[in-house]
Amino acid sequence: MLKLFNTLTRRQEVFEPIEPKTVRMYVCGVTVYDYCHIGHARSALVFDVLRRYLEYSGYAVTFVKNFTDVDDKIIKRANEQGVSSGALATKYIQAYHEDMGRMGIRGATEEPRATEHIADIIQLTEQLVNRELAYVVDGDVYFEVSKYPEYGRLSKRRLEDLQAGARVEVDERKRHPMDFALWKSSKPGEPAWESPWGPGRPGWHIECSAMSLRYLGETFDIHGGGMDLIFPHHENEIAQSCGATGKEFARYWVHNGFVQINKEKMSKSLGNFFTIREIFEKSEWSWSEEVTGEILRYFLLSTHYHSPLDFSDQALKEAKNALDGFYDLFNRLHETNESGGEDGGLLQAAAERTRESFHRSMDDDLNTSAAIAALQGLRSEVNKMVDKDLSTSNRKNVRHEFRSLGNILGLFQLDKWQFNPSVPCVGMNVESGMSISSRKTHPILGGQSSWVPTLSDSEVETRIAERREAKKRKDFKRADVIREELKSFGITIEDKPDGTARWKR
RNA sequence: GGCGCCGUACCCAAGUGGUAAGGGAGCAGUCUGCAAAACUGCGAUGCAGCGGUUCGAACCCGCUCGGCGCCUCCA
Repeated sequence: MLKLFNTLTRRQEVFEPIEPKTVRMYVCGVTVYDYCHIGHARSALVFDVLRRYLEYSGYAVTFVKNFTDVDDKIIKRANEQGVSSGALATKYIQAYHEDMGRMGIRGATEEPRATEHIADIIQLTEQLVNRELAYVVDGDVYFEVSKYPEYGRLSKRRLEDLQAGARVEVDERKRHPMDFALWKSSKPGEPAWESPWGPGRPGWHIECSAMSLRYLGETFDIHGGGMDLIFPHHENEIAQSCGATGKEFARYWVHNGFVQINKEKMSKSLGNFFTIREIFEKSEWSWSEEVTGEILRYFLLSTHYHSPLDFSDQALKEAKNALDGFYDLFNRLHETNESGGEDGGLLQAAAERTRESFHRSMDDDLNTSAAIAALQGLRSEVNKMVDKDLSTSNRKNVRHEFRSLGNILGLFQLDKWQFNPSVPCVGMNVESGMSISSRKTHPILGGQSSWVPTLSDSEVETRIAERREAKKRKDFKRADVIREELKSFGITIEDKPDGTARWKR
């Protein structure tokens, strides 16, 4: 039984969908005028995991995530670059898909752009004007906040309080300072659409009301987004949607906490942000290691989604190390064991305990840290079993267990150790005959090239075979030289009792 | 001025009334030619501080200190 913290009631509530076995959810995506930063990644990831868990739990999920592709920032930047705002938006939507795809974040069922729904927006705005909840001034249309008695329900703010410390410049044409634009008349050179109030473009909040109505209906189950959207964005959405339909809007409001840098919110305005692609290129702790989507996921899920989360190299490194432990085990599980132990019962019991604990944690408002702890517990137990004696089929079974629970978090899906993501797509360096990967200085070969040589799988295998021969001859000196050489390419060897060795990048 | 969040070991982090999960790092040991991995052991009489409620509090209440967010675009 899933419980979610509902911002509307400020309480954890048992999740019950409107229609049995069906979930309709809407999540506010991004305004596409720049590359996404790690904060955007967290939000996208949280709802990706919520969606995965709902599906895993047997719900059919309709998941809508919008792109805001017309707004002041987009127009400004498009003008600076001399391109149309539509083209600029398209470029960053593509980048969004690349970045999120690399993090294993699945696409939504629908990913509408605001400009594809101008007709819906105009229709909804007209409805609000007709109901006298909105008024027209000089081609602008404003929502009249004081006509909607429940305004402030989500953010727990009262109109009087809002006025007191408001930093808003008061537009004299507005009837109340908190009235917000549904439709903005366009200035020359700005993108514009014909409307009953003259050429213009939609305000920010109305697109979400219009598009959720279009794809999910008047009332739907879950509405999500970052904490900072609670006010005014989501408050305004509620006012518009409930005002227009007279029906309940979204039933569960889920908001994720911020990613911070040194305890401060990461944001464009503070300039203290890292884009996702920047992080993927980061590799400060070691020349050979890059950040992968899985490391980023592990890091972001190691804290409950509602809490703030501090981003740092060290935190990323810790996530990497923790993940290493899992993949070390998976490597052991891939190996066969002819003796075949009799420990299936023990294993099943451990897996069962883990599953229960995992489900309990996820049901508790998506407590991913506790869920990961359950998986860590199984890792430790299985390692002990492998040490003792675990049959080949049991190894397969438990690897499957990790894969299936891990899939809810988007972890553990790789077949083999692959922490250096550029390895599978290496080119060849003609001079050295070695394949090349990441752009950093090799500790031995030096920095004459911006590309670091690495070894292909077969090159590694050859050296390992040679080392095995050396070990047979008790030529440990030679064996150590080979190991050192491989290490300089970022390859670590683990000798096994039978004389063979497993290796990893 | 209004609304709200956070403070748990060296680091990250769960736990919201019954006596401190988990991970990372560290140290010691077992195994090993040596490493690596794995395993075993060690690690907060303590949950920012002070008071209160209670048989019992990290968890509830009050105050204080420290950090932060929203009220303007923001995931």
